[in-house]
Amino acid sequence: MPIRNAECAAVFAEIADMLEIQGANPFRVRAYRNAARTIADYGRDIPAMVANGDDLGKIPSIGPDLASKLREIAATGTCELQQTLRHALPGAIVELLEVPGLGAKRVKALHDALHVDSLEQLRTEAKNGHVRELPGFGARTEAHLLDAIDERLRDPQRFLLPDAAHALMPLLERLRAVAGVGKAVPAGSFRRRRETVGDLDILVTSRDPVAVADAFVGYGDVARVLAHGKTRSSVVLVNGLQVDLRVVDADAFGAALVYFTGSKAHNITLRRIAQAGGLKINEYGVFRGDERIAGATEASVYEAIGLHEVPPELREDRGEIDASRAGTLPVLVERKHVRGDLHAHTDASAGRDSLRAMADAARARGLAYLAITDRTPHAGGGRNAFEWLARQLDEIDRVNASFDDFVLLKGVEAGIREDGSLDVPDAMLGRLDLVVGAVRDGFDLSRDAQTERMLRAMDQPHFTILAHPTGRVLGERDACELDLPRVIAQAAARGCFVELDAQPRRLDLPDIWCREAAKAGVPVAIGSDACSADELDNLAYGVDQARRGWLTRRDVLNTRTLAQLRPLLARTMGAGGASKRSRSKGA
DNA sequence: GCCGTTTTCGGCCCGACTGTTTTCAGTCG
Repeated sequence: MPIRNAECAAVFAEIADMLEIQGANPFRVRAYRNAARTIADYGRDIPAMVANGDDLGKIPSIGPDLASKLREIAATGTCELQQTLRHALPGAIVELLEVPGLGAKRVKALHDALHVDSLEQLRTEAKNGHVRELPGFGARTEAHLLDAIDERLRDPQRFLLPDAAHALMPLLERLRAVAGVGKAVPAGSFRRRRETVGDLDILVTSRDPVAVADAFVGYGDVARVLAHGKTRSSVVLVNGLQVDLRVVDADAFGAALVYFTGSKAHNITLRRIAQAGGLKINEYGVFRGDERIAGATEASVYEAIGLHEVPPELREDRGEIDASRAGTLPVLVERKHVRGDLHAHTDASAGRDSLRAMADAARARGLAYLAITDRTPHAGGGRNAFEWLARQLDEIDRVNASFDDFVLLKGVEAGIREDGSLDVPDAMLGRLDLVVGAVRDGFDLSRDAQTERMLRAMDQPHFTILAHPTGRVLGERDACELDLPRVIAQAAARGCFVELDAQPRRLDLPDIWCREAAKAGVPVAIGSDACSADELDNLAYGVDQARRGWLTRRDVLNTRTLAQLRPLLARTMGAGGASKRSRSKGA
């Protein structure tokens, strides 16, 4: 399989782990970690840049040495350093670092003294009581490690946002009920609205921190207490979700919220800026010497170091700090800007509710339009295969006649065949307002074949929106191999759109590609992909992801009024797509 | 190993909690 950014990043991450275990210079280790993260998030294909002879040194955190290693990895899939380190540290030793409580020093100690180089070996040695005899270890540490290994082997899972929220809300309520508590708010990746969270972070202000911590570790759903201090505690809930609590004074709330929201990389950059200006940032405030100059609000913290407040969704150290300093942060799209929904199902296909019920629910949510995009059946064909769709179009006319402030748009979710053709006849497509094209099988095609398939589909005269472009289902199916920059370029040339499917288990387009679409001038269509009236609320998750992708109101297609939207849809539905394609080929 | 309106060399974020220590190393967020 050809090497991609993710594989390059994985090589650097493994090198960082192995160097750390060997006791290498910690700053050298950090350099590999930073590079791995940058590459994994990078919006351009690095192997392609290598092939082009582009200057990799322009990529942040990549210097001459790592640039040369990237060229080596792009060509061979590995590099000499990785092979040397693997030879020195055999087995699955790096997986030991993922056990909570085990860092590089202890892994090295286990390896040197007991020749442990896998989770299984560690479990055996711990069960036999050998671990507790090592210097720096003890009986308690050994017991914790056994617990942690079992937990890790059982389910090393991440949680979808709605599942995390389901666990979070009752816990927040309990904490808010504790005497002396002011605010109790979620922070961490949940607040940044990452598509999945590995743990939950809660920040509380209180004049009685001990009472808060006691209520926290005594919560009924707590399975295990990892730490129980005055200002910080950690637990694992019965569903396996780790929750970290931090309690501070009200006047430190802003600084603590910045600190606890992260990301870690964002915070490190903030602190470096503070340091360069003779200041210090910690979770209690911004300090000049002993004098505290900010900290009650997040805005005050940013302002103290010459920055504008950065929306939580952007705090990933992906350029937001430079933008903040320059005053060029995007004004992000909000849920209230979204005027309609461009992807929904009824009981005619995958949905559970009727056309009428979906219309009423959309209208009740303040939407001005809803596209009905039922799914074509996989099998079948024949002369009357699309009779249901014809009937639905008539029904849409009847329902629309009953509204004067709301419109159902006529659409379909057409399957994209492996040859790039759509599984709905042109004559039928021509009667619609929009056509949402979706890959629903053949996710394992080669990168070239998958990309060609989508480009050909987008070239169809009636094609409007490419649904859930990568096909990922979080925790179940990886994104398919796809040259997204080419797909986005094609959408720009063709005047069609890419979707951000707002189902919390999809959130597809991923954030970094939302941003690339916006850079290319391709509006992103946020679609709830609702299979019931309730699921129209998915739009909020889509907006969260859009914000993480730096999208403004203008970058999102369905912030348009219906009057603004219609001509954009009509342009994709008209004839002439093929000639536009031939124009784009020369570009 | 990267990086630079203090630097091309000498820096590299900061504090809490645990367990094993007897003043602190290791880990974590």
